[in-house]
Amino acid sequence: MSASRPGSDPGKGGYHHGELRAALVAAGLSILEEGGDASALGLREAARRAGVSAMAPYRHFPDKDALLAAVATVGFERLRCALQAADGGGEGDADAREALYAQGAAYVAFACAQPGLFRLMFSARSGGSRPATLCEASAAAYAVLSDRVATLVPAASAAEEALRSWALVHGIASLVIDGMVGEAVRSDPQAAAALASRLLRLEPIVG
Amino acid sequence: MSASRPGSDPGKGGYHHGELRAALVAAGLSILEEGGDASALGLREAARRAGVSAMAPYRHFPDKDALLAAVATVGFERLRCALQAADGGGEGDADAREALYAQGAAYVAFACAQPGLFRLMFSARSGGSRPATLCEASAAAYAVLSDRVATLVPAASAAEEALRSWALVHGIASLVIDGMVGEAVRSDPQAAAALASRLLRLEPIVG
DNA sequence: ACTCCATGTTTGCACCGTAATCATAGGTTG
DNA sequence: CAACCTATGATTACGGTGCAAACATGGAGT
Repeated sequence: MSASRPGSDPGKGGYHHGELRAALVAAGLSILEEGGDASALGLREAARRAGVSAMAPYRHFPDKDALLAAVATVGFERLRCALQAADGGGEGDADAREALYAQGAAYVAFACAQPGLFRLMFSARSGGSRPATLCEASAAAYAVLSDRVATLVPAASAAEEALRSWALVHGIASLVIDGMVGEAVRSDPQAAAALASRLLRLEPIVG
Repeated sequence: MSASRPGSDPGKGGYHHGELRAALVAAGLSILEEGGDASALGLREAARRAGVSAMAPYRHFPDKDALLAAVATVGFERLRCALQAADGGGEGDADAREALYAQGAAYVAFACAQPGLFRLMFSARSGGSRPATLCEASAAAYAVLSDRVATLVPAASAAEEALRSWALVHGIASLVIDGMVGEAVRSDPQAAAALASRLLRLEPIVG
C-alpha cells in the first residue's frame, strides 16, 4: 500500500517525466561541469535543462539547497570512487605509503577537474545543516583516506594523522582551484596532482 | 587639471556622501560579520546600509564583483596584521618555530572568527581574474608566513615548505568553517587555533 | 468507472544585478 | 560674480532568480 505508490521511491518514478529527480541532479552536475561558476546552478536553469517547468523541482526538493545537497552528495560518491581507485589496495609498507600519496594526488586532481562541484560539496548546507545522506556520503569518502592512514600509523595517532592529511590535500585543492598557486597548475589536473604528491612527501619543519 | 578634480582619487571623495566607497566596503564587512552567509552580501543591501540609493555603488564599482574584491582586499590586510601580530618576530630557533605555529593558529582563528569574509577572500574574482590590489594584499599576507618559513628551512626548499604550511592551515580553516570537523570546533576560534597548532606540530607519516 | 493523489503547470510576488536616463551639487573658468 | 561642467547620486525599467499558491492531469487502487 505504500511501496505500490507510483512515486514512492524517489529517483525511480515513472509518471509524467519518469526520472525528474535524477534528471535534475544530472542537470545540476552538467551545469557545474560547463561553467565553473557555482552561482550558475539554479533551480530554474536545472528545470530548463530537464525540459520541465520552473516549479516542477519543488515536487522533489523542498528548496534550492536540497537540490544542491543532492548534487553535492553525488560529488562525494564520485570522490570516494576516485580515492578508492587511486589507492589500489596495496598492503605492503611501501605500497601503503604510495597508496596514501596516490589518494592525495587523486583528491587534488578531482577538485582541479571539477572545481564547481568540489566547491559545492563543501558549501552545500540545506537549512543551516547538512542532510543525512550528504553527511554519509562525505563520511564514506573520508573513510577511504582515514582507513589508509590507519594502516600507516599507530592507532593512537591515526585520527589526527588522517585529519592532517585531509587538511593538507584539501588545502592544496582549495588554493589551486581558487587560483592562489599559479595559473599553470589550476588548468592541469596532472600538474596539480603532482604538486600534491610532492607536498605530501615533504619533510616537515619539525625535523 | 587632473588631480584638482573633486573625486579624482577614489576612496577619498568629499561630495554628496563624502566617503561612499569606504562606506560601502564597511557595509560589506558588517554584512559578512553578521550573517555568516556570503550570499547576503549584495550591492543593494550594501547601498541600503550606506543610506544611499541602490544604483549609487555603480559610481564607485563597475560591478558587484568589484565591491566583493574591495571587501576581500580589506580581509587580506586584516589577515596580514593578524599573522604579523601572532608571529611576534622572535629570532631564536625555538622562537621561530613557535612563531610559525602561532601564525598557523592565528590563520585558522581568523577564518573561524569571520568565516564569511574568509570565504569571500578566496572566491572573489572580478571578471574572471583578481584585481591587482587584491593580488597585492593576498601576496603581502602570504609573505608574512613565507618569510617565517624561510628562517626555518634551507633556501632551496623554502618555497615548497611555505606552500605546504599554507595549504595545511588553509585546509584546516576551510574544513572547520565548512563544518567538516565537528561543531564544537567551528564556533570556538580558540579551539580551532589549538587544533591547527597541534596538527602543525604533528609528526609526518614519512617517519 | 470513479475517485484520489502525486506530479507538473501557471500565475504572482519580492528580491537581485544592471543598463539608461535624469537631477544636483560643487569646483572651474570666463 | 555668473555660467558651466562634470562627478555623484536618484529614478525607472528589464530580465533573472527563489518561492508560495492555485490549478491541471493522468495513472493507480478501489
